[in-house]
Amino acid sequence: MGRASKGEERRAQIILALQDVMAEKGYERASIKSIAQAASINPGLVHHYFGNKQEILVSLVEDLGQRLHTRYIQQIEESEDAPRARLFAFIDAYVGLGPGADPKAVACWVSIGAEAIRQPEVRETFMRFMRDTLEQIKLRLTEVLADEGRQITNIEALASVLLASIEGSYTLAMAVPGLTPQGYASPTLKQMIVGLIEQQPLREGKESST
Amino acid sequence: MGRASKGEERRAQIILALQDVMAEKGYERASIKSIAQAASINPGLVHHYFGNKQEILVSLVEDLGQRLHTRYIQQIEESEDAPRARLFAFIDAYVGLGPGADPKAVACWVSIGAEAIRQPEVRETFMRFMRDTLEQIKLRLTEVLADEGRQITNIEALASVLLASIEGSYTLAMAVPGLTPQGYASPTLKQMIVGLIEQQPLREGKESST
DNA sequence: TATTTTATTGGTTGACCAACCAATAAACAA
DNA sequence: TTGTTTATTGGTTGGTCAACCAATAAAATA
Repeated sequence: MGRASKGEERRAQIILALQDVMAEKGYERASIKSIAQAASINPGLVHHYFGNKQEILVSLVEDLGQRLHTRYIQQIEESEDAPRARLFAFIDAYVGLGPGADPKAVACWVSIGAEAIRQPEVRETFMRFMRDTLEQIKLRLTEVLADEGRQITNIEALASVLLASIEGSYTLAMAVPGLTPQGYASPTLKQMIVGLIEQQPLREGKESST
Repeated sequence: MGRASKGEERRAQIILALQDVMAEKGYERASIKSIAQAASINPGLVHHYFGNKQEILVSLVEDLGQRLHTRYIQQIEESEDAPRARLFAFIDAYVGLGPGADPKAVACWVSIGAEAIRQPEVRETFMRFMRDTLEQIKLRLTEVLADEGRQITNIEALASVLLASIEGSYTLAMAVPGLTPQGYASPTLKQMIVGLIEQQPLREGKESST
């Protein structure tokens, strides 16, 4: 690898600028001009680094997905070496508050979910991330069920409902702030997933380890 | 008196037209012209019935909220006269498939959630509906907990997580179709809420009725 | 009473506008 | 070469407007 080109810097700068403007005005209202302004560069320069506006959005989706994944890896590394702890680490990474939570990023993520409905290129990138995330949830869940001597069935549905809860908590947090209790999400989602786990039938000849 | 008022008809026609266009293109891309086209009326006429584009959107939010509420009332009336059945009726009304489910409406609802972040007038209407819905969930939950001899605590958090799950299931259904199992939402959400209920401590001197 | 006129109100139209947009490309600089 | 600026393109946007049309009920007439 050669030395970092200025190109990558600029690209990152533009992507972050889109995040800032989009958090405030949404995607369609985020004009190239306003993005350039937020990035403190000349409007014409934007099209030197991105073919069109949508490319910036797709890059932002990748960037936000990467950030979430990084938080997840960090939480896993910091967590106890136990299946439930790792499952909880996932939840903390995705809905936990604290210094890692970024309101602008969450606001963008909600808008991206809506844009993904209509724009195939955005949907593709968004979907890839969601698919990977769903796989991680299934992994963590399977691990817990195995450890606690429960049947590994219905994993797809259980994982889906957890993923949906996370996505929904973003929407609620941004669109109806104050309606839901402060900091409810992380502990209640954990409670929810525990409730689902404990409804899973025990395997034959096994007992729950808890 | 002048000529008979055709106003309400026309208004409803325009609101439905926004729903159709918005489901396909999103809010910002739904131009007055395209809305008028979908409603088979003259573009200039739109501003005779609505002061601006946002007013149409706010009316659509009210309309969609009303439709959901109506489904809920119907489900409640058709349900057994038991607390759990009524809670399940709520879930069926909000995420159940079948003839009542309207993909266009769901697509719009996801976009509205995103628009509500930025547009105060939209947020106000959206929030009023969400607040009412949350109250209904709390009502149904309290009823179940009382009936099953469990402590009535933590209701806000439990209700919030159910509401978030519903909202999130809309986003997943529209933005990443096929990623989650067909028809998982309704049964798994019921399973989820049962799991949460059964984690609530029993009241002193009482036993669960199930 | 029966019929016609008139005034009023609401419904509809298409042209119009200033503002804004994404994107292009050529000129310029390091 | 690579990065940056400037100027411009062709198009769309939400919203306004003056004018015209349709329906109604009350007033005037027969």
